[in-house]
Amino acid sequence: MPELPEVEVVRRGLAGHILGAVLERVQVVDGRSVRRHEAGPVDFERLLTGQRIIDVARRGKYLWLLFEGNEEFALVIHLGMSGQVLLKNPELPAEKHLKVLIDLAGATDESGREAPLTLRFVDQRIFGGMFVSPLLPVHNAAGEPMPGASASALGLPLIPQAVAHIARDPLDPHFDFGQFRRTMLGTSTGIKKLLLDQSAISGVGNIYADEALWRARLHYAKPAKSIPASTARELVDAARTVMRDALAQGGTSFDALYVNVNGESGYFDRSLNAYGQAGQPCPRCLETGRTSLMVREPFGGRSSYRCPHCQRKPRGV
DNA sequence: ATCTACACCTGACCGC
DNA sequence: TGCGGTCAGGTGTAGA
Repeated sequence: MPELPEVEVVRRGLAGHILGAVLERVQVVDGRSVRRHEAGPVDFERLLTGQRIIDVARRGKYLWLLFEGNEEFALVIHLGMSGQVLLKNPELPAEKHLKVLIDLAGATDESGREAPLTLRFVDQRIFGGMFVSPLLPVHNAAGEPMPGASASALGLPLIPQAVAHIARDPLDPHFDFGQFRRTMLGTSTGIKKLLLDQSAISGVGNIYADEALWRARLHYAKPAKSIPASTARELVDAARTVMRDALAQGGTSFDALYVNVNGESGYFDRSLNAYGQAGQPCPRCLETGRTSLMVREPFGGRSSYRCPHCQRKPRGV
């Protein structure tokens, strides 16, 4: 479940069921899914067993669990390309790609009643993972505490070390457009690459980058510094809007790989205008009576989709 | 500092 | 049926 809307669907699903629950038993089924936990699977299990969940936080595509009375560390989760976090009855059989199994005490089921539940990290490709990361106070460039991160009991905002390099995402109330704009002006790179750079703006992946660029009528290779401020604003607004709309529809899923904590798919794929639409007419051009067919082009080892008419290639690239 | 290339994986699909 | 190639919502790191 890769990009921001899909990760936020998971975050909300977890927050609705596991706040106050205790990690009774933690079992690493496949050590490769905790490879970013350098002290190893046994240490991972030992640190987490007995912790009580008090919050489920997210920045960009990173999720983390915070624990009661614990300002030392958080459990960080990244879904990578194929990760799922499922909440299931303990009786149900193990999934084919089950990687980490956590028994929860005090979680609540669909009807809001307390029920035994397992939290299951399932990951086909193992690009995602779970790991414990130390919590650090958040500072801005001036060394002042930043608002908006998880507040500790001492009032200091804290963030997992592993997430500290990730920029705020466009759905974050503290997202700083001015900072992103300065990054745009300070680089010679193309705009799509910058959109995918999680340290510049987070949560945007290949789908929502293409959707935002389509909405802002920008070619992926347009140099970021050549984009006028008003268009930059439209682009960020487009990214925010498309991700908010996708979230409202449960995210984008083309197959059973991208599901919420109950294993259900979202249906924003029906609303995509650009991503995966090669050979389809551009919906915007169609409104003006023009038929321009969307194209797929190689981009950084993957694919980019655009309308050849309203997202023209800039001169000299 | 800033770029690409590659590594990390499984599975679906296509042409032969 | 099988084999090799291609492709897939991502990120961290090692080299140039």
